[in-house]
Amino acid sequence: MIRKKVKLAYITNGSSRKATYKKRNKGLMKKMSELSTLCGIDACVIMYSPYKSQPEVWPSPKGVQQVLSKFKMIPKMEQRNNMVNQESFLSQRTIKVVEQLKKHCKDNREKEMTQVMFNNICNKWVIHGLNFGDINDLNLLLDEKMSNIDKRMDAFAMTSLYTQEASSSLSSSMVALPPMTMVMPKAMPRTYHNHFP
Amino acid sequence: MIRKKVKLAYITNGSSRKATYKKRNKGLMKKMSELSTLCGIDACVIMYSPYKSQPEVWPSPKGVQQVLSKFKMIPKMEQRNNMVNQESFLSQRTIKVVEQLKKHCKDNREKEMTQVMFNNICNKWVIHGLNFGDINDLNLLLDEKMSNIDKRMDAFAMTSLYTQEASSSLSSSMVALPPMTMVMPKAMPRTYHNHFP
DNA sequence: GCGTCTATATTTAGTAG
DNA sequence: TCTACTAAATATAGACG
Repeated sequence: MIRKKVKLAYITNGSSRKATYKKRNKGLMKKMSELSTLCGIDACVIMYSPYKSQPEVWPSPKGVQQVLSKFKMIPKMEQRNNMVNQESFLSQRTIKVVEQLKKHCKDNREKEMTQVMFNNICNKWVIHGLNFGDINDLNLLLDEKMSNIDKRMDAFAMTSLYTQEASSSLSSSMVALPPMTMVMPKAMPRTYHNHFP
Repeated sequence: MIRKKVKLAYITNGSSRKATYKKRNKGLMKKMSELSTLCGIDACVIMYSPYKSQPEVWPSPKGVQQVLSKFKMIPKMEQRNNMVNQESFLSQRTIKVVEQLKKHCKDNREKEMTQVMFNNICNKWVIHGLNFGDINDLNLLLDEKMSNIDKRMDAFAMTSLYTQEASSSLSSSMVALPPMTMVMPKAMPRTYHNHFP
């Protein structure tokens, strides 16, 4: 009955993993409320486990929505910027690259927006009026595209931070890329900045 | 040097509150990563404190976005439904009321959507093309409206669950309400279900 | 205000019922 | 599986520099 020191790795045994999850999840939620009451802070947790169909949240679905609405208002750009700064990753060399990246990212976003505008969802809006399902569809579509771009940006940022080759090829402002998976409307010119290796 | 047992209440002394916050925040984040690695759980935390301008997040801004994109896909209705069921709040009497509430909520949402469609934002989209700022504006507007509705629904749900009066007046399907704060387009008929006392 | 220390409070792994 | 238990491990309040 001598208790081992926890080995910090995935617990392969299913039942003890579940037991651990339940205990620690409970402990975590408790700590969360303690911190919240002791220091009066505004926070939320969302946890997906295979043991429940719905995510487990703290403090409540409504509370999560409130914190989330605050969080969503911060543009992604600022988040990225802040994250990068905080971790002190930017050398003098890479600052320029990141600036370019931002500019191209912004341009790409605007172009994406315009494209989405010309997709049939938009036509539906105009002709039949905006409904709930369509808003949802658009949201999902945008999220997907954004996350694609983010993935590509991150992949690129990693490369450019650690290899000379990528940085120098970026400075020529255009890098060959596999085509984006987006459906292109026929009428729209395609002038994305492709700078992800 | 005898350590007191923690009194679970807001710490009024500013500096010790900050100290506690820092310690406990650190502990929480640690517990979070432990749980995540031990049980392979997909989760995120967002914490707003007065000590940092940006929220402190776990596991990372990107990780949070990923969890959030999963979370957003669950319609609010389902969240509410699930929450209510889980907490076993529904008596036989209130089930009908909640069903009505859902239906009216759905109707109201559709009407809101249609209204937004007729606001000048929409005209701008059609005439000038969709841009980033407009998407943002629309998002914020929708969020605000949604959260208004949610607040009202919660206020109502509380009342109907605990007072007979509210339940019985709801069963007549219409309750007098202060007017909603939404700007109404002149051309749109206004037929919201107003059932929040 | 911040980092370090240490005695105590709290959490939890493993076990037993 | 779940609950209860308990000793080991961990977190942290308060003190100090």
